[in-house]
Parts: sequence; structure tokens; C-alpha cells
Amino acid sequence: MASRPTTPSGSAYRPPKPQRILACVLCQQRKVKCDRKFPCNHCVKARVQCVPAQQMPRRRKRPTEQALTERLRQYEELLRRNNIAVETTDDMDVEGTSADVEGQGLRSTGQTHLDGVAQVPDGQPAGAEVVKSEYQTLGEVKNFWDAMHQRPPDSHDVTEEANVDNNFGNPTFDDLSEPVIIKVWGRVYDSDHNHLFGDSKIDVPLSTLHPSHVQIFRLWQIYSDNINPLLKVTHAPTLQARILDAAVDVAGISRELEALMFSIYCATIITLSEDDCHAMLGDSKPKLLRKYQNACHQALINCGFLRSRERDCLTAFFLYLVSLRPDTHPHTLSPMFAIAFRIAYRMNIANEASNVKHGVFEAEMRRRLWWAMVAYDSRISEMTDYKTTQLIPTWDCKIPVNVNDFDLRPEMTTRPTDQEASTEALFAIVRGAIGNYVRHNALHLDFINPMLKHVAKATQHVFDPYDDDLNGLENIIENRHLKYCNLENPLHYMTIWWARNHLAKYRFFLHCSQHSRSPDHQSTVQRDAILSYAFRMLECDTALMSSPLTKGYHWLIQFHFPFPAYVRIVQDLRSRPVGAHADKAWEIMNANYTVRFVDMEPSANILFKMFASTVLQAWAARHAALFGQDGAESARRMIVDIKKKLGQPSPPIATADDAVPPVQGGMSMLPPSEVQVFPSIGQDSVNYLDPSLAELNTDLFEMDWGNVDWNAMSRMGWP
DNA sequence: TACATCGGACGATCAAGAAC
DNA sequence: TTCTTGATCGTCCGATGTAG
Repeated sequence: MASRPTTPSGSAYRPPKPQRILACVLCQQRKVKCDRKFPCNHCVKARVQCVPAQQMPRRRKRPTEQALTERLRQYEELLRRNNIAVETTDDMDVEGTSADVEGQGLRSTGQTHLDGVAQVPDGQPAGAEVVKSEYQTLGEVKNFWDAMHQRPPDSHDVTEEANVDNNFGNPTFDDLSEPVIIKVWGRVYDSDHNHLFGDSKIDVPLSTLHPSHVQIFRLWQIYSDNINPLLKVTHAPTLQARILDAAVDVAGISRELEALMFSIYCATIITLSEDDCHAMLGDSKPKLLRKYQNACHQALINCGFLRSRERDCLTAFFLYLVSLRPDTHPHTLSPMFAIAFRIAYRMNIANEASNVKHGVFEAEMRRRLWWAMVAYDSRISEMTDYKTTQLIPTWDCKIPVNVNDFDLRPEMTTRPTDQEASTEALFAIVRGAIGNYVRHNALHLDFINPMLKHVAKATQHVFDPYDDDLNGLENIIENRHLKYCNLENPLHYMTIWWARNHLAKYRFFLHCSQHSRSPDHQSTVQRDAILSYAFRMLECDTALMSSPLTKGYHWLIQFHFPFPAYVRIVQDLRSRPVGAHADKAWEIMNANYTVRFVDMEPSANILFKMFASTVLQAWAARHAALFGQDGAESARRMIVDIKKKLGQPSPPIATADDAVPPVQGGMSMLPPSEVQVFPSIGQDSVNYLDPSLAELNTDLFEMDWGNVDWNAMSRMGWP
């Protein structure tokens, strides 16, 4: 008999196991045989996307010490009943028992004995103690009720919340702790109204408003592709299982999960095209959005989102707000986000000392939610009032850890280590790294509240491994996070260009903060530097908008229209209309215009006119400066398209004569020397090219923003 | 009749401890 | 390092329900 082949070490050779091909998700769900061709026969028949299932990591549930002890007692009892002498566990030496259990890896501390191994002292969830030691934090905010009772801050929270129901019947003054007080308020204001959201407009059970089984599944898949990689506020493996279960019995799910599911439907729909909505859900996008937003709104009321402390509930509210964004005035959205932040602060998710008490998994999910909210809100703040941003140094929530969702499991007791390679959390990690730098930056804080600079100084050494240097941050982002990226992977592509865009954007902002004088009073070096950041922003934005890889992420990219970059470039072009930098500016603007506006429907809205007016002013300046002899074809294409959209004739091929009208109150942006050189660069020259824009020939910084149609503007991702 | 749903039996897999 | 154990995951048969 031939001997089995062996490995170099002498052990028997085992060919690698062929990778197991699992049934597709739909077949698993339906419990039918899958032929494992993708698409499989059932999916083809059902005309749905066939998605191969992913193998779940084994989650072996270790029996708790309590369960083991209980089992042991049962066996002892059986032995005793059969008249067999036995030394009971109660008689055994405590130290010995403890050591035995520790030997099995069941105990993390020697302090507790038989009452719940997965608990650390004070009833904290698994992993809380381990994680705690990993952090330096600002410390926990004092609790008033603990101070009243002279108790250490750790002695309530999770344990007491869990025990509230036990002693809630007749709380005495000694029982009074924050969770008890909350419960008491709950009883006192049992029927409070949701004043902000008004009364329900839905007169049917919410369970009847869910999409069909198959549609729920498809929406979840699209959410997993388009939303989750960028926001990372949900944990795909556990939530997918919950949603698939819930889809089977939508009437029997918890209120929080119901709100979360409706919020996922709404958020997913904003990422779909009109055609996709019809094909997949059989209705128009606005109708579907309205339907699921109403249902989500009601589901949020049902779970008392304003007073809830459930993470699912806050996540649902956040996703609901994300779904409102494209059709909502940012000034309306901003206070709604303020509500979300007030809830988050009540839940203490911005506080690391509080997060670590919730166990490894929950703490990580709280961090992800907080950072996603801060990042999204900071964009809204940019669009409304920069001062309201939460990108400030007064909280200490850590950046989420760089791991795949499968490496983050609810039963974990130690925080997973940051992976070197790119993971599913890449975008969230990079966004967090940039955000962490920005919130401690003094020049950024000048725009918000200069007093916070003292806080930033005091806390930076604790939180910011990136030093005070944007170059250092850029280095780390490029060499640590983007190094392993594959440009063919949509999330990697998105992260690379997003990160570069934001680094350029913050250089741009910080430069503006440092050199806030009028551009005309800045040195050429300063003007060139800031112009280069503006160019970079447009180039990155063009890369993001033009790639087919990022189609599913357009909902977020469109939200970040590089408006300040355009403003700055045009300002510069009006005063320096010719030269190498000007040629480059037109080329870059044209490329960005092509991906942002060319497919836009001709619109009479004031926003586009405003944008057009600004660009045409710069164009007029160039045209005049070159006496009509302009060879910049790319710029001309852009101008022709703008004119077309405005319903104006294409720009005339101006003659030198046209280009030298008399100066009548030339533009304030121009230094006198340049007005002399280019006498046509003035208000009249713009009107000459496009008289319909006379009313709009105003500086962007001076216009009345209160009259702007923000709904349309925000749909386009302005400003 | 065709198709969807789902309880539940059964096999496959693999983490963890035991044995060598 | 290999073996054993048993919990968990994954499959899909077949009973049942539903719609046309």
C-alpha cells in the first residue's frame, strides 16, 4: 500500500479543501435547494438579484460559569438521589474552583465567583474591563445622583439599568439613581406627545407598510452596497440575520427594529435612480420616499425616539435624517441633527469612559454611530452655520477600529486590533482620522469658538496621534490607510479620492483662515497656494463623480459639491484672467463641470444662474484680456453648455473691438493696475455677454443667501 | 396546479479541549 | 500534532398554505 504524501515537516499531506459554495441568500431564506449557479434557477424565476451567501464565522457560545455550575449541581443532585456520596461545589475551596475555571479561560478577573463569568465586576458586559485599560480618556462626566449618594461613578449604569425593574415598585430615596429617575419620569409622562413630529398620519398598522419579502432583501443588499460602507452605523452580519428573521414576521418585530428597517428603506431609496425604483419597487422615487419616510416617522414616534436610549433607535433617526437631506433645506435639517446630538449626548456615546462599559461590540458600534453623525453634521454645518459643527475637541470618543464586520462579534471580550490591511471600515477610519485632526486644529476652531483652542491644546496629546501637522496626517493616511488600496475596488477608490479631496479642502480652509485678507492683498505665492488646493479639490471631485465605481456613492458625493473651490478659482480668474494658471483653471473647471452639470436638465433656477453668472464673469475677463483670441477649447465647451442651459445663444466669437468696451465702474475685485491692462473687465463686459444675468452680477460673498432655493441647491449638493 | 413558506431532521464544519 | 467532542451552521425534504 502506497504511503500518503507528506509535508516537509513529515506530517501527512492534506490537499487544501475546496472552498465551500453556499446556497444563495434567497434559497437559504426560502429553504429550497439551490443549484449554486449564480444566478440560480430560483432567482432567475423570481427575477431577483442572485446573491451568493457569505459564510458566517463560527460563534461558539461558551457555557457561562453560572450554567456550568448549575449543570454540575444537577449531576450532584442525581448522584445524591442515587445514594452516591459527593463533595458538593458549595463545599469546595473557593480558590481552587476559581483557578480551575480560569484555566479554562472562563474568567477575566478573580473577583466574582459564581454569578456570571461573562460579567466583569459591577455587572459590566463582557470585555468592558479589558477595553477600559486600553484607553486614556478625559474621564467620565460626574453623575449628579451618584454625587448625591456618594457612590463611585461605576457603581450604577448597566447594572442598575438592568435591575431597575426589580426595585421599581416602590423606590425609596436610597434607590434613587439615574436609571430609576428615568423610569419614574417615564411613568409620570407616560402619554407625552411628540410635539415636534405631530400626530400620526398613518391609519394602518405599520407592519402592512413593509415592502414584500423579496423587496426587503433587495433593499438590504443595496443598503449594504451603497450606504453601509460609507456610514458604517450598522453591523451587517448581525443586522442581516435580524432583518431576514423580521421579514418573515414583520408584525412581530420590536419597535426599534421596525424604525431601523424603515430608515434603511428610506436611506436606500435615495441612492436609487428613478428607473431603479420603478423596476425594483414598482413606483416612483418620490412616492416611495414619501411612503417609507412617513412610516419611519411613525415608527420613530412609536419607539419614543426622543427619550429612547436605544442605539438602534438613534441609528434609525440618523438614517431617517440622511434620507431627508436631498429634499430638505439645510437650515431645517441642522436643528433636527441637533436633536440627534442631544439624544447621543444623553446616551453618553461621545464619552469613552461610558462606551467601554457597554462591552467591546456595543462600544464599537456607539463609536461608529457617533463618528458618522459628526461627519454628516459637519457637512450640514458647512452649508448653514459653521459654528454649530460637532467637530470640536470637547469629547473623547475614539475613532472606530479598523476591522471587517465579521471580526467584530457581540460576544467578544477584547477589542480587536487595528488591521494593517484595508477593511470594510476603511472609509470610516480615514474619515475619522481626518476629523480627529480637524477638531483639534486651532485654525479650524477659529471659525467655531476660539475659546475651544485651550481645550484642544489640553487634550491633543491624549487623542491625536497625528501631531499638529497636516503633512504628517497626509503621510499617515497615504502610507498606512491608502497603501493597501486597490483602485478597482469601489470603496477603496472612493476612500482614496475622498481623503485627498478632504485633505486639500482642509488645507484650503486653513489657508483661508490664516490669510483672510482679500485675495488682491495676498502675495502671488499665497494666491497660487490656495489656488492649487482649489484645483486639487475639483480634480478629486471629478475623479469621484466620473468613475462608474462610485455610482452607488453619488448620494454622498453630490452632497459635497466643491463650491468654495469654484468661488476661489473664479475670484482669481477675474483678477488674473490669463496665464498658465488660468488655462489650467479652465481645464479643471470644465472637467468638473462636465461630470457635475452637463447631464443636468436645463434649469431656470437661480442657483444655476448664480453659478453661471460667476463663471461667465471670469470668462468675460479672459475673453477681454485676450481680445477674443482664445484658444481654450475646453473652457469654450463649458461656456457653450452654460449658455445653452440658460436659454441664451452661444457666446459670440468676440472681436477685439467687442472686447474693449469703455470701463464704467469696473469690478471691485480688480486691482487698479489690472484694470488698466484689461480695461474691459468690468460689470458691463459681463452684461455684454449675457444681459439676462445683470441682476445676478453680484459677488457671491455679498449676495442675499436667504432668498436661495435651498431645496434645489441641496439636491445638487450645494454649496 | 403552481408556487411560497417554513418546521425540523440531518449532515458538515470547526473551535476548543484532551490525549499522545 | 492529532483526535474527539459537541455546538453551530447550512441544506433541503416535504407538509402546508395560498393564489389564480
